[in-house]
Amino acid sequence: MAKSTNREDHLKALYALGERKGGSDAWVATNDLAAHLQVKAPSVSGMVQVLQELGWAEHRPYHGARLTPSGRSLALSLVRKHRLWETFLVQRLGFGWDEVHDIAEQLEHIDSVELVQRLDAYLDHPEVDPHGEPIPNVHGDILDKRVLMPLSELPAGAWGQIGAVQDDQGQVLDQLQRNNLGLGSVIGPTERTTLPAEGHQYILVTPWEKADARPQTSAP
Amino acid sequence: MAKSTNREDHLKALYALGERKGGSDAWVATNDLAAHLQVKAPSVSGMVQVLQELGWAEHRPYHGARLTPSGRSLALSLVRKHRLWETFLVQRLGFGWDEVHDIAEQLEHIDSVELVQRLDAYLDHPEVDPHGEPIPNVHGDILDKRVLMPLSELPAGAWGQIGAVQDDQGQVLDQLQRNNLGLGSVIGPTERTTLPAEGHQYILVTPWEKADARPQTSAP
DNA sequence: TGTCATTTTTAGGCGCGGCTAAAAAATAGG
DNA sequence: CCTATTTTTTAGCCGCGCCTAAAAATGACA
Repeated sequence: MAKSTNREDHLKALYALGERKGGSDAWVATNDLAAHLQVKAPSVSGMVQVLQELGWAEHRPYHGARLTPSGRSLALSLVRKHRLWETFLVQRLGFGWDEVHDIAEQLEHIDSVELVQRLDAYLDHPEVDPHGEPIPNVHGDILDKRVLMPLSELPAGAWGQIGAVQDDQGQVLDQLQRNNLGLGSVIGPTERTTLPAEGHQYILVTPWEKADARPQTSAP
Repeated sequence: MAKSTNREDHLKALYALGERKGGSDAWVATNDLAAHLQVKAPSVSGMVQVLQELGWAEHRPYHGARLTPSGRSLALSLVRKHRLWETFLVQRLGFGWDEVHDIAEQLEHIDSVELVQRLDAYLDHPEVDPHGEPIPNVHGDILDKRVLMPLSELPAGAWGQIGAVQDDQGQVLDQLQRNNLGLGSVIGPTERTTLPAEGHQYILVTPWEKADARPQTSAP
């Protein structure tokens, strides 16, 4: 009993939702996993027990699940692969940043340590992917230390610079692109009202002092 | 009911063995498929019936199976993807030609028409892969018209130039590399005795007139 | 604190793709 | 031509990963 695409998908979801809830000790609800993975709750119940048997997750019945250190390490290697492939698809093959998620979702399951190493080198060891998300290194460490906040939490009237966009479906990415906005773009109250409010929580920004003379990075 | 990794593997095996037996109207034995796919015969029996229901193969019980035109087309698109990925792995990522088969075996199942198109363009529309095997174009046509013969059928004492090497396991490729031989290398009686005889049928050559002044292409 | 709604797990079923063992068809040899 | 061997298919089983329906635990609120 070892790795499988489905188990890997569950590990990744557990990692993603755990991070969203604030860290490695957060418990993730079965229902949330089910919603994220687009399956029914009983399927997750079964899979979480398997992950527990494999030593990759801890399961407290009726309470939730969270990754063990070895599970976390596996999840991070999946995130690493996903983001490296996204970088390849955009930087080398010329895909748009809103087109690569689903393909990378398939590519991340390719099993070859050597391949990942060579891909990383081929891309010059990128630190962030095309969506601004940090790429864990080979040890699973995230060196990117930027502190970003969701646009939805930026005070009204304030400005922010887009540092990353967390959007698996691509709608927010598409919306930004249509408005000529990308990583590094500076958003003010005007742009903010242009973008659908539902997307604001997925746009991560650094607060921006409007007075600054720093030039606005152009859209991709 | 549609594509799946296993069905694709069976299609590809059916194509490969059919070609080896001399063309699109050749019947392939269940046992041969089973041996090639490393599964037992009953598994193949079941899968071949599924392929028949999908309209991808024709099955005459106790006689064999062969691809339908639509099955052939699918198989060729898999071969295309496999060889494009191998080309990418060798030409861009610097893998050795004996290291790429297993990785390409995984990559060929990635489902994205756009990805294949872009990869093909990125590699400058290569006509052969790193093993000298022709890459079918997007319509499934093989434009490469070289006529090659197995080294094992080359008359004793004759010389031949290596045009392709059909070796999924990599042993023959490895053996060639150790002898500083590659695509384009010219082989004479001396080199032939150096290489293990079992591999001779997988090394495809064009007969070479020793008297010719044409220069020997160097090993990769 | 007891009841009720919500969440989660358990029970049981299904399709896929593999397996073994047994039956059936094809082939080879006397 | 008939029997023995080989090949292939059928029958029946198992694990994975999904599902629905029912049971169990939790938690909220009167």
